[in-house]
Amino acid sequence: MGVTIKEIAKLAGVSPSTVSRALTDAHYVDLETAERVKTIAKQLGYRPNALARGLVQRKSMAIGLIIPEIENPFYSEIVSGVERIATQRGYGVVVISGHSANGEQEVRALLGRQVDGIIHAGVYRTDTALPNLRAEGVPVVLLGRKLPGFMSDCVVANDRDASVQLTTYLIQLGHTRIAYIFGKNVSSGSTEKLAGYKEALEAAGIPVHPELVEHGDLEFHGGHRAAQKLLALNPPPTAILAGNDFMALGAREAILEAGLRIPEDISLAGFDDILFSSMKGIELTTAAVPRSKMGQLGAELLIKKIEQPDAEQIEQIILEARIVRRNSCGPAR
Amino acid sequence: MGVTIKEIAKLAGVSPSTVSRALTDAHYVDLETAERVKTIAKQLGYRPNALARGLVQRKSMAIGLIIPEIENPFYSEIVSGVERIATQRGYGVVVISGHSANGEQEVRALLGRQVDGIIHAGVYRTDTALPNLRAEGVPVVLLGRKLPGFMSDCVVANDRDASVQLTTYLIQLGHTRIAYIFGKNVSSGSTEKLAGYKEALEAAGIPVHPELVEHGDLEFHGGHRAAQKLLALNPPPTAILAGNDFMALGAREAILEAGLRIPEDISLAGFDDILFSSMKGIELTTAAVPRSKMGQLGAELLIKKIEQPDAEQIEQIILEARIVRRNSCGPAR
DNA sequence: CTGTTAGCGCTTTCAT
DNA sequence: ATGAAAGCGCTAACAG
Repeated sequence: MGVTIKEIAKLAGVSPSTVSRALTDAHYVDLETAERVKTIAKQLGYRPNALARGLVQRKSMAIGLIIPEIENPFYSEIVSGVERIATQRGYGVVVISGHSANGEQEVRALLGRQVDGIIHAGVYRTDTALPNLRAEGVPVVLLGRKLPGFMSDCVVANDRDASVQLTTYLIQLGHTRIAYIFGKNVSSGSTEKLAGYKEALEAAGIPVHPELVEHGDLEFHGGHRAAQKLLALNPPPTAILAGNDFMALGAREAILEAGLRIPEDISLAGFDDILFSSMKGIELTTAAVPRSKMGQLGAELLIKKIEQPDAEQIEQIILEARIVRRNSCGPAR
Repeated sequence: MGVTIKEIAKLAGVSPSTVSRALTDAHYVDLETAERVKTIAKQLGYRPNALARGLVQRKSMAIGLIIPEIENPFYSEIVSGVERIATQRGYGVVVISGHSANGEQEVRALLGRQVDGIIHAGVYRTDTALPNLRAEGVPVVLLGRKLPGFMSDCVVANDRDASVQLTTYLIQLGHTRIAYIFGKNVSSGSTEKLAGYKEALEAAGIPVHPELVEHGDLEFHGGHRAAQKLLALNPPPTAILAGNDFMALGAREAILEAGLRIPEDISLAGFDDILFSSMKGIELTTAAVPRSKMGQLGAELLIKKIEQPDAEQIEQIILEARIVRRNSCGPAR
């Protein structure tokens, strides 16, 4: 077992309460005894028991982080950002990859662990857990998404605007038959991007063909499949915009497998700017979303909400995406 | 505040202990009262307080996971595997990306949170925390690495053998001037791979030129830099083996930037088989390490050690890597 | 089968 | 400035 405050108290010839005060330097303690206590604590290798402390203070100094899949660079960088800030501020991060239908399980698990707040970047069909969470008074920050009908603190990218920019760029290159690989209904980012795509098309007076919109499920293989379907169209699109780089990369595979060249035969663009999008031979045009930054801001916002529960106003931080033009887009044939 | 066991007890007309028993169904409880208690608990939305439970049981049902950088797909997939199994078994995962010099900080933070065990995939210059950990009696599983002079349960890939295979393959293709991009001294995997590289070379009667071994620090940019140096050699190598795919991909950039072709002018291989290594246009020959599997096995092993502290023997699980031949290696010119 | 008692390690009034 | 006492929510003997 670990060293307890009691043992230190005995050795220092003081009461446990004094040791507690000396170690947390909260209250008035004689400087000399405080020093003595600290020295003994260090000698003994004392480590405060976070469980005990959390129990009495009703504060675990832990935050929960819910994400759909950590293998996805988009999310792993978010985790990285969250983790950095949290650690820096003394909070632990309990990570849960969510796969339940509505997020209830994940939230319950986290709440059971008495986390002080939750950063929610999960994607669920119907998110029933969030409103309950609100009722419980647990601070929540939504990351990378908004939930329709649920006002909440959040950190999101300006997906719609990025989508408008990307689509407009494609139109300027002379494309009119532009396909869109949609992510998921449940992801607000996907919806926003689709809206941006349509908005840009309409602004240019180009009709929106439903057949040009395919589902890709945000995954590499989804993008692959979607592109295959799109290429089978008659006539096929001359440009494809995918809801994230993962799907774009999947689409890229399908395009190359079909013996087509990028961008000579078909233009391709995505969202996120993951590391591999910049690699030689890939060079995907995309919208760069500052993922790590999102995580950091999310953590900072959550901790602020935790430590200042009085502040009533909701904060929504919107990060602008930056369009990165590489070699995957060219003039329409 | 959440619902407590006391309130349930009052409503059910029984004592808190009975509630506790009914809910954890550990001991003999009248079936009828048990049902009544459970119903009330559900109605009230009772959620056991893990802090309180952990305090008395001296078991937090949480494990710590230390990794160098979660953005790296190698590690993020390990996290994924660990997380899956842990969640499945009722454990929470506290993730820490370690950046301290010796891992002390990370371990302290985790121990303070009373984790029941630690999965350690960190990479430190001098790892002073581990031996102390052993002394504390906290179960530890090393993941992807061994620590010299520290026998421990671990899950590792057979790096040396994979390296021998890869190097031998290159030799069979006619290469004799094979460069190696080394990872980090502190990573046992790196050392093992270097040893395998040398072993294969010597077995073929090819001298090992120190100038052909460069440090790449396990990072993309390190691989890039290392390859630049290697290409400046006179004569340059005809093949480059990198300690991981990240560095190999970095090297790939440098090679292409130098106007050379892969594999016509120079062959390239790596380790890990991350998703992007398989992509069209990249098609990197590599040794596939089952990362998610490693994480899963690591978690299973740790939980076993946690739940059966009596079992004294040390288990070392060694996973064979699978060589994946793609198009980045060709015959020597 | 169930209630009472005690206590996990720590913080926090309330006295002194 | 410090100690005594109480209690956070829960479980674990120990009686009964």
